[in-house]
Amino acid sequence: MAITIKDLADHLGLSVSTVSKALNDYGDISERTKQQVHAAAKALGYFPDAAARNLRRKETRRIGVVYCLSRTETQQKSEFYFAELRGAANAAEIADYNLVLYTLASAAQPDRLLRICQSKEVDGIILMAGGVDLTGQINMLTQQEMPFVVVSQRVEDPQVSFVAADNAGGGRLATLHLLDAGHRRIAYIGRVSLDPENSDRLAGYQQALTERGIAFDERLLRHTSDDPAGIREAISSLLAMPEPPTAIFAFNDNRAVSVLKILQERGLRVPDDVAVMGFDGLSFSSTSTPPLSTIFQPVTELGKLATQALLEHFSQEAQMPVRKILPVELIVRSSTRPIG
Amino acid sequence: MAITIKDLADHLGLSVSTVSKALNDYGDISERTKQQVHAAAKALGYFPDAAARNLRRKETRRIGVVYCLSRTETQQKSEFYFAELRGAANAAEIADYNLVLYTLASAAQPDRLLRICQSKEVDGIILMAGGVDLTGQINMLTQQEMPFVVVSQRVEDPQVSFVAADNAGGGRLATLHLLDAGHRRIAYIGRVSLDPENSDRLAGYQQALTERGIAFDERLLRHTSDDPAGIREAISSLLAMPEPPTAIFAFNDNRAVSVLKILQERGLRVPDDVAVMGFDGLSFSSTSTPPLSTIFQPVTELGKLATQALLEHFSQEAQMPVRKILPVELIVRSSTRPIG
DNA sequence: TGGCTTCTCTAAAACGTTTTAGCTAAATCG
DNA sequence: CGATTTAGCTAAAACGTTTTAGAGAAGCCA
Repeated sequence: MAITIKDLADHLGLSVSTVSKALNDYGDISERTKQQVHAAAKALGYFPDAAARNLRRKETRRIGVVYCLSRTETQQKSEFYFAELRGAANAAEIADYNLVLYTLASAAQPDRLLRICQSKEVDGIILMAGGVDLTGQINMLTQQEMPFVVVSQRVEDPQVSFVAADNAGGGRLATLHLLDAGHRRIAYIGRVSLDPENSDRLAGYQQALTERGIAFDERLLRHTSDDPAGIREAISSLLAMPEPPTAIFAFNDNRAVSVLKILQERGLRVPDDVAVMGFDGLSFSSTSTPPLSTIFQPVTELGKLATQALLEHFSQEAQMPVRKILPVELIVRSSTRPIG
Repeated sequence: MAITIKDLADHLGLSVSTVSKALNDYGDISERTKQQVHAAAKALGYFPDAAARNLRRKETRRIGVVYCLSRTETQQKSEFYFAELRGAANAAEIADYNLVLYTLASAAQPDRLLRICQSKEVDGIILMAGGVDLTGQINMLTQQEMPFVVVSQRVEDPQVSFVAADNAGGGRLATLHLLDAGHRRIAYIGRVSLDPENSDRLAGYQQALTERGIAFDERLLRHTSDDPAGIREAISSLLAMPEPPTAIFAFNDNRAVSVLKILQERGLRVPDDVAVMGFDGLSFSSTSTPPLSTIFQPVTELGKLATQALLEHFSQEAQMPVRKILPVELIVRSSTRPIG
């Protein structure tokens, strides 16, 4: 059995309250006593009971990480989510917080989130977004006055805190890279839904075209599902065009790798016949054939900043929402090359 | 502010204890009252305070997931760890438990684990192993009488519960596959440390040789660090042998992909000049060039079974340790092929 | 009718902390 | 020297549950 503060007090011949205050460094207690108490606590291996402290202090020092992922997303983007998680966990550990995991697989459990709030399981929540609509969750959390931060998805509502990568900037960077390599007909293979991630990357694509004075051609856009079949169809139709694209900008690295594979099946060489760009900068993008040019998102940093944003919410009373957009980086590898 | 059980009791004109018992379905309380209480609880959105319940019940319904990863491991095997985590999380959710994350980055914090035990932050612990010695942690947890399960590492001590993949079987399977393809000189590129994972895979390799009556040649073994430099050196020395190997069995997919890249740099074709096998079956093994033949580990299943093992520990009093070894699968892709 | 169950409820203790209010003795002040 | 502050401690309440012990009424048996 673990030792309690009462045992410690008895052992020292002091009252429980004195011991508690000594451990929590109140001005009330003499230095001599404090030292004795700390020494005894260390010697006897005393650690305060978490539940009792939580109850009395009305804080848990726990942060809930709620994963809201679409099924397909979960599979291949593990590296992405795990990196976010590590970033969040490290930042939390430094501040002496713990992370509690909640997987809201189906949005079918609306009261799951309600219970988390009402039963005070955590002090705040990080919403990990993955190609899924969060308005329901956001409304719930706002109404429950539970501090929260959305990570890796920009949120319109100016009251809501979020930390996301610069998807628009990334889309622009990728497209500029292809344009500057001499491409004029660049296809974009994006998601079906126009969620913030997808629409921002597309917006960046369009902006780059405008900057370079190239006309935007809607026929070069494809909105497909995540699976290889969807991608395959998109590529078929693109290559069947009278003037097929010379470059393909895929929504993310997963799609880009599928694109590589499908192009190879068709006997097309990358980057000679068609250039390919990805997005995310996950590690497998460097081991594909050819290695993928892509846009790197600072994923671990996203997690870290999300935690820090939440901690800010805890510390201050009347705080502004934290709305951060992190810069991304162009990584040039062998799937793109200046046109000869 | 969240509503308390006292508010609920007052609202119903009942005592606090009656309401509590009604909610927890005691035989003590009439059906009529139970129904009224449940209805009111639902209507008012009452959920019991987690900390108070934890304190009184002396259980947290939380499971700690302690990551013990070597630095290099963390990077590329995210998919692996995230899959384990998902498996564990799903199983936990079904049993109404939550997962708390602890990253024991450096083993330098011995009292971190002690605090987790003594302050009763969780009911039990899942030790996620990643190429790191766990004896310190295992001793601590045993001594503290904290229920725990080691996942993805076999443990010698027969008192300790673990769930791991059949590394020996996998090593055997991989080697048999290469032998049956006609290879006679098969190199093994393993870890420097002879941890259970590494030594089991190596043992399987040796067993396969014995089964097929091929002499074991120690000169074909390499024990290297995880980084490309280490792998590069191993390959150099292997290819410099008078009779170089015709196949390479790498400890895991990450190493195997490095091997592929290095062989290609040297102008060697895979599988024609040298065959390559990986281990793990992570998704990037299917997108490398050529796609990697490998041994698939049921990672999500590992996490799931670890949780279930822990739950068994909770429910039974005098329980046997759970010691499970899960079967693995040979996946044949293009990096291996029968010798013409 | 009187004692004994049985049924349904309640009062109060308990879980292990933190924190408020207050007490005692020494120190300070005019 | 008496009044007032101050330093250092303690008692007890509080946090929101669960659970033990028991109370009162109704039903049953002889």
